This record gives sequence, structure tokens and C-alpha cells, in this order.
Amino acid sequence: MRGGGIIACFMPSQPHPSPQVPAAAPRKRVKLPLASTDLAAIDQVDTRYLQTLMGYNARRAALSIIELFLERLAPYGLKPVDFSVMSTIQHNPGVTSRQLCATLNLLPPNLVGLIQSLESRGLIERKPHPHDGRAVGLHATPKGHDLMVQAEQTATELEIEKTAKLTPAQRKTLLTLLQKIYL
Amino acid sequence: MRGGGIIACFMPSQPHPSPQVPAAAPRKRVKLPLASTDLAAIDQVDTRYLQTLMGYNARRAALSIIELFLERLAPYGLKPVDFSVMSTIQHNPGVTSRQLCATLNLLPPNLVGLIQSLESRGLIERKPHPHDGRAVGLHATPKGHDLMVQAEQTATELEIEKTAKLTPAQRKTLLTLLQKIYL
DNA sequence: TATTGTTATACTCTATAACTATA
DNA sequence: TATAGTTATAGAGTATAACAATA
Repeated sequence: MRGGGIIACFMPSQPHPSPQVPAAAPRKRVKLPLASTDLAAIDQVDTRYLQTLMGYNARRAALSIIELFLERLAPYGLKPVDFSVMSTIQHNPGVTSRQLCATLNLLPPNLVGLIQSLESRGLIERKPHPHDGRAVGLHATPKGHDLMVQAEQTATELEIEKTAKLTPAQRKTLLTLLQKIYL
Repeated sequence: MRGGGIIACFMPSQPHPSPQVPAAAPRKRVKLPLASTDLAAIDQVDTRYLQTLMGYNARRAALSIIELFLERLAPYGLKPVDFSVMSTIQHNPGVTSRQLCATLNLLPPNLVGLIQSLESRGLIERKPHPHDGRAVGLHATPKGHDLMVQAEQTATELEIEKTAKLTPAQRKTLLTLLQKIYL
């Protein structure tokens, strides 16, 4: 099988204070003095092991951003997948469904409805492919183009907000290091 | 509403070569010389804009790791959520469902079946909470403990494999920077 | 024969409302 | 009244098989 989108997750969490992660993290678990049996109450939950996992941290960070993304992009009627597809079409006029699937790791059946929706909203047009009768080239309409100019700006702004604790240099480093994992 | 798990995504993609991201990325889009109309074929899909988004990169990296995680942890019968829950119970004996939900950002109704499954597999035990009759403390059984020792080692190994292009220092930097986003 | 796009469908994950029992 | 845990269920996301049209 081709690798479609994977959903499973390490689970993100709610907003925490912001401990600056000292060299030696303080013991977080507190046991009440009870009998010898392991019947105790947990005060703070210790997640230090999970925090050593890149998958856990990457997902938590991604979901933290996506949470705000959903909120800010809702006025455009775009969820992350719609946004990624529209953006890719915008920057690659004439791109085919097959290419979108390969690039964004979507499965063809799942892209069909998405494309139809974008088309019925007048955001994209389907034109015949120059030299492949099977394929269809996707193009952003002027309306779709204008929407994406706004949407991309909103997305970029939101991301800068979410990465406010990072210096520009750290932000660039982070992007580069993440790409070393998946590219 | 409380913030439950968020699924929406920027969509990951298939394994790519590994361009070392030069200072000025080369133009990737190629248009065939056709009429003045925008009817052209795309050779390489340009994803440079999406790659400037932290959410996109973080999610792509996370899914790249999770893909291998699913494969390697399948023998243990653990998916990422199960793993996170078991690991948190393992490191926090007596933790309650409510605490798990808050920590891992799960919604209570979705945790119920998961806990029941782990219990029926003999991996965890439910004991009365020391001073709250409503709550139930969760504890790993010896069987669950042993399973998680193995599972965590497998997970750690897999992660090292997936981050092989990073130096240990870069890996640590990446973890720290990601935590600056979601903590 | 292989590929593009599509249909139909099953499966998993996530979210919402409402209930119980304890506090 | 508020909280921990539960039930039932709806909704979104993802995956698989099979088909028609074109290469």
C-alpha cells in the first residue's frame, strides 16, 4: 500500500506554565506517606520520558500551532489540509491531483471531495492537461488567488505568534532541523 | 469546550531525497513553452512556502517518526496513544484518568475504552484512590511494567534511527526548541 | 499493462451531550 | 454545585478495493 496520511498521535496537552527546563529537572512526583502498598496520590504528572521523544514533542508543537491555525483560518473556510492543497495549487498552477497526493501524502480518494469542494466554491479551476488526457491541471481562480494571499499572510502571522519564544535564528534552526528528519 | 485532541493536519509527504537546503533554493517549477494561457505542466512541485511554516514542518517530522513507530511498536500491541498512556501510568503509579486527560490532552470519553482495553490485557490495574472516592488510581502490573520497559527501549531506538541526520547536540536543541513552542 | 481520477465503503480517531456517584 | 468517570453517539479523518478512461 501507498503511505496515506497517518493520524495516530502521541497526544498533545493543555497549555502549561513554562518551566525553563533546568539542567537537572526537579522531581515532580510526590507520594503521600502511606502503607507499603503502592496506593498513593499523584500531585504533578511526570512526563519527562515522553519529552525525550522527538515524535511526542514534534506532535505537541504541531498541534499547538494547528489549534490556533484552525481558529484563525476558519473565516477563510480553510482547514489545514484545504490550506495546504490551495497553497500548493497557488504556487504550482497546473499541478495534478496525482502530484498533490504525492507531495502532500494524501490518498487519491480523499482528495476528490476536497477538490470538488474548492471548485464549487469558485477557488480553483480544472483545465485539461497539456499532454496527458487522463490528468487534469488545477489552477487557482482570481478569487482563489486573492483568498490565498490573505490566508497565507494570516498563517504566517499566526506562526510568528506561536513561535514568539524563539529568536529568528532559533526559528530558522528549528525549521532546518525538522526538515532533516522528514526529508 | 475543553481542548480535546486535534487531528487536522498540514499533510506529510513521501520520502524525498535530501536536498541540503542551500541558502538560495533553486527554482523548482518548470513551465513548458505554450500559448499565453496558463496551461502548463508541472515538473517538480514547489513546496517552499509550506516549508516556511512551523506547523507544516513539525507535523511532517512527527508523522515521519510515527509511521515507523506504528510499525515497530505493533508487536507490543501499542499505538502511540496507548504507548503514551501506558508510559505515563508507568512513571506515575496511581495517576487518575482525569490527570491523564489533562496531561495528554485526551477527552475523557475517549480514554475509557483505552483504559478498559489495557486492563483486560492485564497491563494495568485500577485501585481505589487514597482520598477521593470518585477517582481511580491506575497502576502498571508487573506484566505491563515489563512490556513498557521493552516498548520504551524500542521507541527510543526508533527515534534515534529517525533522527540519524542530527548530531546529539542538534537533537537536544530540537527538543528544547519544540518545547518552547508548546510549553 | 500501467496510470489518472473516481466511486463506494469501512475503519479509526475525535468531539459532544447527558448520565451516575461521589465530593 | 462541582468533579471523576462513564455511556452513547455524532462527526471528521483515513484507508482499501474496484472501476472507467487514457497512456
